[in-house]
Amino acid sequence: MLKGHLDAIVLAALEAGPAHGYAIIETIKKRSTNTFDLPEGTVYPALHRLEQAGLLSSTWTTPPGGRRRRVYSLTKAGSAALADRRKVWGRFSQAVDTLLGGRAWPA
Amino acid sequence: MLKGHLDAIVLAALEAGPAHGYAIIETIKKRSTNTFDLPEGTVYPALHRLEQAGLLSSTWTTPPGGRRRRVYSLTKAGSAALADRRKVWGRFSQAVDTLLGGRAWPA
DNA sequence: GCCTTATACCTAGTATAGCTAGGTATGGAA
DNA sequence: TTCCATACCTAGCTATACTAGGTATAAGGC
Repeated sequence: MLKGHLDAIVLAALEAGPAHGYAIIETIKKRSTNTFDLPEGTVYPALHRLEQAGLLSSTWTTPPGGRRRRVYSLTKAGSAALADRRKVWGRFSQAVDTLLGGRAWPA
Repeated sequence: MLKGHLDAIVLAALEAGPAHGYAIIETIKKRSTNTFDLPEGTVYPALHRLEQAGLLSSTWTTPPGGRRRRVYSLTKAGSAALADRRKVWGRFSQAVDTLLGGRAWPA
């Protein structure tokens, strides 16, 4: 389980530039050194959801001698959402770090 | 949403010693400086689930002139599970940090 | 004495996120 | 020509956390 931070990860994957679904999955896998090997059934619906929400836009492209791809890009709202998600992640992870702490909490 | 890390947090809250549900909620709230103000409907079922799973054990106590409380303690399996969860969290948060990175990824 | 607040527990039902497991189809390699 | 990698899709399941309700006692204000 990606625990609610999937959207942030997908949005971040598109920050460097437009990409299609399959490539996004590969990138996330590579960049996380296999920690996030996301099934397609996780990512594709997420992309649809994010597009529905206006955070992404997509266009079908067919590279010469290749299969058709749906290429997604961040919208303005998407960039803003990403910035927000980053803040949320920061606060969240900081809090969990504190709670899990290195050792037992002082009384 | 606590996104799947609730168990780790609750287990960690009991690492310093036994406590009852209400106190656990307060402790988590305080230690996270209000980031995690967990509703009872989240924590109590989690405690039951963890006890069911053998990670916690509980006993009813009635302090003199007080309400009855159900006090939970970590079992051995619970300590082991906590250690495991910490590792999972470490890998998870590290990967998300990398993916969200400070700036756009290099090509 | 009465009311509110804090303490302390509980659970039925709901929302939804992410995954499983299936399907379709093409291009290139063996 | 068979298989794998690429590339997309979705129906349905499950588990998680939350909402929203309920019960009950102790302490403090008025």
